[in-house]
Amino acid sequence: MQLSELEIVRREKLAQLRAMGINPYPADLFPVNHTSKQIKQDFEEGKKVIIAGRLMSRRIQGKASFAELQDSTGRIQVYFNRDEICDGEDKTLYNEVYKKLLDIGDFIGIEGELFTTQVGEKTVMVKNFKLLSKALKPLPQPRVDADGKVHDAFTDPEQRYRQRYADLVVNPQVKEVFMKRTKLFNAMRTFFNEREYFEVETPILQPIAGGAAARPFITHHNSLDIPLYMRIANELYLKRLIVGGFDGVYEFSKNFRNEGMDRTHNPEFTAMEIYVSYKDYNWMMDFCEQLLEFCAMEVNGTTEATFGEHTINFKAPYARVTMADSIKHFTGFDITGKSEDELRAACIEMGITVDKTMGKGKLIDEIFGEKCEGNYIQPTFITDYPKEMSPLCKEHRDNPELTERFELMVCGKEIANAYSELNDPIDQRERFEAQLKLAEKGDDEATAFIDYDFLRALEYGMPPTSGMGIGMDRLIMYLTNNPSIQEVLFFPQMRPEKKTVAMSEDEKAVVKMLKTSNPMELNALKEASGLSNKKWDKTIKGLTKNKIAKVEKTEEGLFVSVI
RNA sequence: GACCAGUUAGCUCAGUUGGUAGAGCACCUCCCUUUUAAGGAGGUGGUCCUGGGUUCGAGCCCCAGACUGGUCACCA
Repeated sequence: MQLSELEIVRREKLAQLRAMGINPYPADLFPVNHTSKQIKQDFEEGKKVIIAGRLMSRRIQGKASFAELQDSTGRIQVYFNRDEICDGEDKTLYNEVYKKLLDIGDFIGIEGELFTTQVGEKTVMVKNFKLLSKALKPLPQPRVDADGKVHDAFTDPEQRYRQRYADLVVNPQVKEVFMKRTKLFNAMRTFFNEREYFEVETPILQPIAGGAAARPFITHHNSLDIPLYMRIANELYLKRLIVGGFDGVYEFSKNFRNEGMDRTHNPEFTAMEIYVSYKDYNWMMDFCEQLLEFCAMEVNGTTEATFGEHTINFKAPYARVTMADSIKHFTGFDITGKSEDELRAACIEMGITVDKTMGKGKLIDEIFGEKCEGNYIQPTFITDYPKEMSPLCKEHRDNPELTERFELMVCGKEIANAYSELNDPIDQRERFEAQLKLAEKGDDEATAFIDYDFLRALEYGMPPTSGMGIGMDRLIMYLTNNPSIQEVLFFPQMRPEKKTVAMSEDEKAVVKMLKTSNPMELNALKEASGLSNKKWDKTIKGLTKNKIAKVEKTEEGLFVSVI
């Protein structure tokens, strides 16, 4: 492994510590009794505390030094004074261990007393300290100046996502996002559990990946010798549980879709789906707006959230607009009662690209997506979607061409999708078959499998049920003002890192030549290697740098030899 | 997939017509007892993303590629 100078220095310090009889990775418990936050909240002059954390900054001034210790709750200033730490003649603990052998990033434990400095900073006077874990790799070190400006910020997204551990250590605002993420999950659980809905778990490996239109990941089970799919949605399993007699079930579901990756799509993402029996989509709209208002309050302490240039307000109630009214409003075109041909003509007139595989539903969806969707900044329910594109949703009670479906739009994007669930098993079978036909026609969004077990479940009878899915990643993006999904996932999927080769092929070849004739005249070796000027330069520099070969100038000329 | 931008020290970034690779911070050495983005002095540190080309000479110019970010398209 190629080590930087900084890393070598730290390893040397590690060896010195061991030579002094200090274990840089002690096994025993450290009796922490305060956090930095508790110290600041319940500050009491002279109070004895035991704290632990990472050393994050140091200002050494001879026999005294101020440092900052960072724990899970924040940072606290600590004061090291040589004569406080070393009461006898031996000043090694301060002069050597603290000043020379500790580094930024090391974990230390501190016993000390609270005091306030002359400039008013709440500080721990160190009476004793112990190295708890030595850090061998230097952390990025952003610092904030007096004006609140950040210098040397660790901002490169790639580095931050690949090394999220380092990102979390040095960027407190990143940690804040993930704390809010967990608060959101907790808030939803609380909201559902208070209503006695039941949290469940359903299979992630499924013989048929149903419940949504998406390309699944496929894997293989060895004992059964069958393909298995990683779930793209959990809808069909949760509805089986409603058939089984639960009144309300919900699941936070990791879903997997083998599609493109960009700032709003990760191959795995989290959805929440909830199904409640004896309800319809009108009830679910009320439920949804109450839920989101509650969640926004729990996460941010306010129903308002800033997202880019927009301020959105999650306070219930939200506007409700049918898809037909929305299209009429933004395009002047009334889709009601129109044939497929009329819709296609309207699309062309609006400049929307269409093709033969598009059915009525798809055409309407295109118009909505192109002309309407982006306009809904404040939370808005769009209701009554075309039947063709909603194969799991109950036909509208007033219009057989529509379904009882809504999506909640925020900042022009969908964050929730809900139905009065289709529970007529015969209708459901026909819808699946229609999807199959669409898929055969070439619509790659249509579902090409029929889940017969799900149909069997419906045949036993499912009570009227309303269900809703919420994209958790997208919601937390809105609540934390992050335009990228990678910012709200601890470990977003990344391309594998390139492996660095220890010695290149050219270098190996040159070393091999040198071994047969050592030393060798430089120009002769260059000639023999057959490398271009640039490549030769690179190769010989690589070898000398890694101390594999050396170049010596003698009376007779330049010679290269293997070390 | 298309277009735009980027890739130089551990971090953040400069880099002249193509002529010995730079700064600040970090790190190392020394001085400094209540400081605070970063006190003073001196030093170390480089695969200039990769490969090829042009050239006496390439971080810089040309070609090809990799990776990353952004915008759009696609996808829910």
